[in-house]
Order: sequence, then C-alpha cells, then structure tokens
Amino acid sequence: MAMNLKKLSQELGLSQTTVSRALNGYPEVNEATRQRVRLAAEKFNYRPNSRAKGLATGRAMMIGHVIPTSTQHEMVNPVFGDFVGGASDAYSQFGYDMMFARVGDLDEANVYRELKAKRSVDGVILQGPLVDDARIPLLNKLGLPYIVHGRSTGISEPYSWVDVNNKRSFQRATEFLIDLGHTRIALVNGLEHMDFARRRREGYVQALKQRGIPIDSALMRSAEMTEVFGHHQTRDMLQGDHPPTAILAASMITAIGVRRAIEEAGLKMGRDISVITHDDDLSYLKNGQDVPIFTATRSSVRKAGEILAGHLIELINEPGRTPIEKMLEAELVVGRSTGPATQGNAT
Amino acid sequence: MAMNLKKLSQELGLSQTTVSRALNGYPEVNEATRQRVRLAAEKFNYRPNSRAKGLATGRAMMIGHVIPTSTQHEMVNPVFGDFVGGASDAYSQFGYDMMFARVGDLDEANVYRELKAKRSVDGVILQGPLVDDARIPLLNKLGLPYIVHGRSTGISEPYSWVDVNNKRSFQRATEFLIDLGHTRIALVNGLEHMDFARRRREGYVQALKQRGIPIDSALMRSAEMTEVFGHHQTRDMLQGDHPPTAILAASMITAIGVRRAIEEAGLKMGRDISVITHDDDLSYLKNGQDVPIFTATRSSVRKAGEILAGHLIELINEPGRTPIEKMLEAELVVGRSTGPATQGNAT
DNA sequence: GAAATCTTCCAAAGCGCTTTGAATGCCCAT
DNA sequence: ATGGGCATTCAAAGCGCTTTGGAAGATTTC
Repeated sequence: MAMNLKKLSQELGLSQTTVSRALNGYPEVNEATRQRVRLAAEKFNYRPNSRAKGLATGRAMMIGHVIPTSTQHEMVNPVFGDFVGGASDAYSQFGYDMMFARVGDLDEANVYRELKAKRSVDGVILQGPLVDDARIPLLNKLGLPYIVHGRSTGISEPYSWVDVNNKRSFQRATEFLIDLGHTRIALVNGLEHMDFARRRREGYVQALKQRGIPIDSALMRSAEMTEVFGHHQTRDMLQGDHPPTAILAASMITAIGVRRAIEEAGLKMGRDISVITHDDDLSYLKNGQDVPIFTATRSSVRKAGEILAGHLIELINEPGRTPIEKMLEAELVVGRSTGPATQGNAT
Repeated sequence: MAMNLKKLSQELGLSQTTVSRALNGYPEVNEATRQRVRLAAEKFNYRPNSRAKGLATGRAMMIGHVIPTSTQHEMVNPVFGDFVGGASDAYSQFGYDMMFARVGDLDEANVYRELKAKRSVDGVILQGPLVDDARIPLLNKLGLPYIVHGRSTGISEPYSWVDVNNKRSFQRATEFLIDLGHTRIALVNGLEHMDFARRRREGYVQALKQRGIPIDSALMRSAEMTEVFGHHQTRDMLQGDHPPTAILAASMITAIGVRRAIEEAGLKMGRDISVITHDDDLSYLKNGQDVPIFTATRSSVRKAGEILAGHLIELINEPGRTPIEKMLEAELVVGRSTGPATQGNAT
C-alpha cells in the first residue's frame, strides 16, 4: 500500500541513491531524470518516511515545547495559543514540526533529559521562566539547543532569550498615571516568582520612588492572572480605607475582572478610576476595535513566538554560536480607561 | 557522548536483543539480568532513540493536531489551550506525544495526506468541523485513524466523534429565558458554517417555534466569537427599534463584549436585560468563583480533549473497530445575568 | 541415560532513508 | 590510440532500534 523509496526506485528503474538525490536537489543528477523522478513521486504521492529520514540524517526536524502548566493549578496559559500560532508560522517556513510535552512541575527536569536522550527534538523553547530558573543551567549542561521566552533574574550563565522590556513598560505606564495626577496607584500583578512579574513590579516601584510617591504594600497584589483574581483584588481594594484611584493590571483578562469590580462598585472606568493593563494582543481578545478599551502596554505575543522560533532555528543550525539576546519594546497605547485624577477620587 | 543500545549492551556484556527485551519487559529474560540492565540504563541515562524505535516498530507514538486557524483571519481559537491540555493528559498516560501542524485553509487536505505519507503520526484529531466537512471523507479514504471534536451535518459516512449536545443546550437556554417572560431574545452566535453554531441556532429556533414566538432575523447575529463582536452586535441591537430583552451568547469572551455594550448603554445585566452564554469552562476564564457571573450552558472543553484523546488511542489500537460516537450534555448553571422580563424591558 | 522441554541468551535481518566510495560511459587533449 | 576529466549512476554501509529463528545449557521426563 504505502509507497517507499525502494518501490519508487524500482518503478523508475533507478537506484535508491539517485531517486533520493533527485528529490533532495543534489546537483549530480541529470535534469531529465530529476523531472522524471519528481513526476513519479507526485504520481504515487511519495513522501519520505520522516522517522527513517530522521534516523539517517540525525535531525528530528522537530521543536519541543513544554506546556507551561501553571505552577499552582491546572491552568493553561491563555497566551499559549497565540504564542504557538506565531511560532508555528516560523517553523513551517523551515520545514520543522512542533511537539508538546506536558509535565507536572516536579519532573520537568526529567522531561528535558528525556527529550535529549530520546533525540526526539532538535531544540526546545523554554516558556514562563521564573526568577532564578533552574532549567537554564540544566539545559546548558544537557547541550540541547534552546531559547528562553523571557529572562531569569539571578542566572549568570549565558543563554539565549527574547523578552519584552517589562520593567520599562510598567515604569512608563506608572509615570503616565502619575502625570495624570494619580498617587494612589495599585498593581494587580501576576505571580511574582515569575520573572516577568518581578520585573514589572520593579518598574512600578521605581517610577513611584523617582516621583517621591510612597509605596503602599496594600496596593500591591499578586496572583495568577485570571478574571476572578482581578475582580477580587479590585473589589477588596475599593472597599478599603484608602482606595486607589488608578490600577495597573497584568493582562487583559485580569483587567476585565478589574473592570467588573469597578462597575459593581458603581464607578465608571476612565472617569472615576483609571486602569492600565498589559495587552498581549491576543487574536481572540483584541483591546477594542478602533479606540482601545484599555490604555495598555501592548506587545504581541504571537510575534514573540515567531521571533523566538526563528532564532531557535538559527541556534540549531549554528551550534556553538554566541547566545542571542533580543529585547522587544512594548508600546503604550492610550484608550478610554484612563483620565486625570479628579477632586472626587483624589486622596 | 550519547548512549545507545549497542554501547549499553557492550558495557553489560550482553547482546542488544537481551538488553532491548529486558527494558521492554519481555518474559524471556532472567530477572537478575533484567535488574542489572535496568540499573545500567539508569546509570547511563539511556533512552531508546525514538526515531529508531518508531522505524522498527512502525508506530510513531505521536498524535497529530491540525491547528484550527479560524477560517477568516489569523485567529487562534481561545479554546485551543485548554483542549490541548486535556488531550495531553490522556496522551502522556499512554506514552504518546502530540504534534501540531499549522495550515492555511487552502491546503488542509494536503496536510493530512502528508501526515499519512510521511507516517509521522498514528492518528489525528479533527477540530472545528464545518457543516458538510470535506475532511471527513478524505480521512476515511486515507485510512488514517482519527476522531472528530464535534459532528458534521450533512456527512453520511460513518466516523468517530465526541460532541456536546449543542442543540439541546441552546434550546434549554432559550426555554429558560422564555419561562422568565422574555420574548425578544437575541442570538449572538458563532460562524454558522461551523457545525456547532449551526446546531445551536437550530436549538434556539426550535424553542421559539414551539412556544409560538416569532423569529426575528434582526436578532440573529453570527460572526467570529470575539469580545469586539459581542460588543458591536449588542450595541447595534440595543440602538435598534425593538431591542431584545435577553441575549444568548456563544462564548464567555463574546459575552464579555455583550456585557460591555450593556453597561455602556447604562443598563444593568440581570435586571434590565438578561444574558446567557455558553461556557467552555476555560481554566483561565472561569465564570466567577462561587456564584456564576453569567447564567450559562457549561461544558468543559478540557474534559472533552481528554475524552477525545482517550478514544483516539482506542481507535489506533483497534483498527477496523466500529466508530465511536459519544454525546456530552452541557449543564445549565444559573448565575446573576438573568432575571424576569419586567415591565420596563418587555415589549 | 537419552530424549524432550524449558530457560536464557544471541546473531542477523529488517524498518526506510542518506551518504560514501566506486563504477560506467563519454568527451577531449595528448 | 591513450589516459585524464567529467557527468551520471549505483551498490552497500550505516543510522539505532525490534524481532525472528536459532542455539546452548539446565532441567525434567520416561
């Protein structure tokens, strides 16, 4: 039933060598024969068996992603789909496939060791790096090509990464609110053992300090970035003694929860209270059509996936290359969720 | 550097046969030797090369998913992550990996042909079936094991599927609203060439008909299920001559847009206007904590992924098996977004 | 005590490809 | 004529595993 090299070459009256070479574009084969081979391959719908090819070439033509199941629960990162979409755009361009390994937090190290030993992938993308992430030294030791989406504070060994300038973007967002007259600014952050969340907080804190605004730990909340979390924390703060007049949210989904709490409290976002969120520019959750719903620090995670994938392939093709380090800047888009601190809401 | 069977067996002074058998649990090997082999394998961190193993056994131990890039744009389905998360739970239980192929709509047929010819997967999951989906006959012809997440109206050939009873759940939701006194009920549906959306409309229409409520095509909207779409359509309808007093939304994300439009219009959801949405129970977008935000037809897409994956493996292990057909029922959870039709909003 | 039966292990073939090293035929310079 | 150079093609080895078909000893059976 299934066509293979042997049968195809018999069909053509050629050796396997010649057929293989013809199909792979080697120069030492007559153009006429090459055409003949191509036609026959087409006709019999022949494609080289990928496992056999991989075995012979020593390349899997496969990239591994370890699904970043959130540390705490069974949560799948909402950013996952778009990131993968972007990455796969790049992979397919170069003939790579992508595979996924899922894993509890416990044995993630083993997954990498296994991917390496089984030789099932040519490289991996490391997502969701933590502060001081142990996976980086491990991957360096294993010698499996990889690239990190984000960075890891505290790791001194060199490694390749692509990251958004989280610190600067949250610093700018905070300054923007300060310029509008806000002084009680809350941060509804992601989990702060995640490196990106840590950096965002640094940006926020630094902006406040530079402007001489006191840091109030009651206004700094941190947890998994769900809608419910945004709602809960916002409601809590609004019911407190010194409610914030502005809120920085970690993601669109969190921001939606923030908005829900604001509206439940009978306030109007953008008038009574300002909100800025980070926006990953998710395909299924656009920040409004023309005018953005939320003022936001925007950076496409899909594009990030594409960039990371491209660089990973470079690293695979050029082993021993000096590490790639690439910083992406988020843009600050101004929407309808921010406004000046008014008498009514100023403290 | 890399350990392989040959080296390992030399190290042990055994034949490759025996080592292979010891590791794979065959009975014809002495328990003492088996232990010795296991220890050595552990020590040298040996794992069989997956491509070589696949070549020898004829099984890829890999399942293919074709990323359902939405027909129109570059949108990645928000449900993707959770579905995959569930599926991979099942795969890892049976030692399967999963891979992704991304594809423009044009050549999706070729992707399947290629997966088959390259023998890179043992089976595939077909997501997002359309009405009259041509991929089903194709896959039947190819003889590649597969299972469909959903069904395809108009296809008469047998095929395996797992689906939510979309028609019934939307029928029930509609009846629920009618019971509350609503008669002007809008449907903000997904794209209706998608089979699930088609069935939901059928359920909606049938409920209205059975209760003798006229169908108003101005209240039936259909597009990709984004937040912006929900907002846009709702605003449009609320500004019309005969605004609806209740809205059925196709997904949580759409419903969030619906709510935004309602609030912008100065109305209060659950009091002035009722909303029911379908809720896929996404891990990152829970429908509230204790009391649901939205009254909803709920069905976990993560669980669906798990079930589908499990059945696909059955189909792979038992070729020629009679097709699997499994219907899941959504539950109707009552939240704060629905209430009786009042004088104020009744038409 | 010889034949039959287990138990335990092994050599070698085969999975479907790529690639090395060599062979064949042809043309041109010597 | 003769041999070098070039363009084409091929046979066979090798990638790392599983599995078939023995084989050698140990054990049992009559």
